[in-house]
Amino acid sequence: MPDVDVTKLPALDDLSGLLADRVYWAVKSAIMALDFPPGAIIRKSDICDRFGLSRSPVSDALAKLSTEGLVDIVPQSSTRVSRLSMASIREDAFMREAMEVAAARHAALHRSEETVARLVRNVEMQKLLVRDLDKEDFFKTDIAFHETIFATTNVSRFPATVRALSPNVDRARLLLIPEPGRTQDSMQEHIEILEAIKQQDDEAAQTAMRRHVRQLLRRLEPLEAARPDLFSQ
Amino acid sequence: MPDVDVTKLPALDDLSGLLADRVYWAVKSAIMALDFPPGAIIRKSDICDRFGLSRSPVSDALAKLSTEGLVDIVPQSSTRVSRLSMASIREDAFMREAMEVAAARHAALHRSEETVARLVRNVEMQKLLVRDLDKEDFFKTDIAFHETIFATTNVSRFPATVRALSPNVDRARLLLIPEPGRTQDSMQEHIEILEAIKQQDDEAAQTAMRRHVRQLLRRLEPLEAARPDLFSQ
DNA sequence: TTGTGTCAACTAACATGTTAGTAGAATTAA
DNA sequence: TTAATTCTACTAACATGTTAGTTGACACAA
Repeated sequence: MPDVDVTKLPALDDLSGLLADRVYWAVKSAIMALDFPPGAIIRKSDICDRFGLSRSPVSDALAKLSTEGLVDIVPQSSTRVSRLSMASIREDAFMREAMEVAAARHAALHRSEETVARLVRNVEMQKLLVRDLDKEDFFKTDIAFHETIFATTNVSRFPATVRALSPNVDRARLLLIPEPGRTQDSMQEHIEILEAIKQQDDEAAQTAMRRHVRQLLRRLEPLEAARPDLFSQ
Repeated sequence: MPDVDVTKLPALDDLSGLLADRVYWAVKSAIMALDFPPGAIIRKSDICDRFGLSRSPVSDALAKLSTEGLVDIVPQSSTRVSRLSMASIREDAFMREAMEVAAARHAALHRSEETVARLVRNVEMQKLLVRDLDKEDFFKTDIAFHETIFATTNVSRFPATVRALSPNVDRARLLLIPEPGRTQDSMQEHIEILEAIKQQDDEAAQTAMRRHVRQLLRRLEPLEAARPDLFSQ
């Protein structure tokens, strides 16, 4: 397994904050974008050279990534980007489902008129983007839809927590081949969630959200066979 | 606000593993047990002296605790044990509820005979401990009951994740004054959860679990008024 | 050919020196 | 007395030197 290509690291252009935090974000971005492929070896010294830094902030950044499960550190030996595994993806997906369903239930029970209006506008936008086949902006609008539902919980760290719970799902997602009609279907699922929230039907909101998030896992399942190089064993 | 008392740190008696990890567990134990009270200042040099170590492993340990929200590091200035806040406790409780309810649902839908047998045995034990007023062992058995339900999900990091999501709930819990009859009530709630799982009634399992975990938040609510010194603002 | 033991090279962990930013005391001006 | 300012002491962040553990190649024996 080759080393990572440190030239793919984004620059540390924002001048504020701790060096360690900036290195953390740069490396995390590269891992999440699969520019650092699962299984590749990360050499601290290469990253130090790339940014012109000493080992301290780089070590701090990698230690943090290690606690999130994105890199595996073998003591006194080596550091590598963690491989994917269908087991870890299923685990991630289960926990993400738990959180998304709880948020949908809460939204249905405690929604404000403003939340409904925001979700309606979001879905209108989705219709336009599906019509124009703009997959990139649809993806962003999709995320905004879910975050609007998260916001009803008043748990400020909910979006960050959901993301932190399922890094393997987000990495694997990038490997998916666009499926004809998937955006259309996805939008339809969003509409069902929205209708349930509108009608304050918490059971229907949970069911619709559960069906929606399970679509992603369904599409991820065949991935292990297609890209065995990125999976462990 | 005074400094923490480093003599309350447990010893690093287990000889295996990295120094940084052992310091992490020692400091975390002290924080979770409230031996390091919320708001107290942690001096790195004191911890270094206590264990006879350099700053590296101690810094690593505190950095990890910082990402979990158990200590607040002010850059170039100071490190202190994070204060509690009712807002953070409510946030923790919401996410814990999401996970516990999802696990209860899964247990009801996918339970094995062995799981049921294990839960039945656990509740029998609870009856004995309630009869004998053994609160300490009841607490342990309570945790085992929940972890048996978690285990049905086959998500190996589920217990650790639930704990990591709600450190403030676990800290605040230690401040609760024992409530007469609470163990008895708690056992009754466990029985309702067990019955729903036995009958594979996922809706009932969710409802029973939700009611159960909300009892804790209900008891935590008055705490801010009782111990304002441990809360922020 | 295969299994075992040795060794060299490399890595992360840990120790320690240095820098820079913060907070609060002391000082001064109003 | 009080508000603003300077200064000092202290802290975490960062740099660098040192230690110790792991890996994998290679030699050698079965």
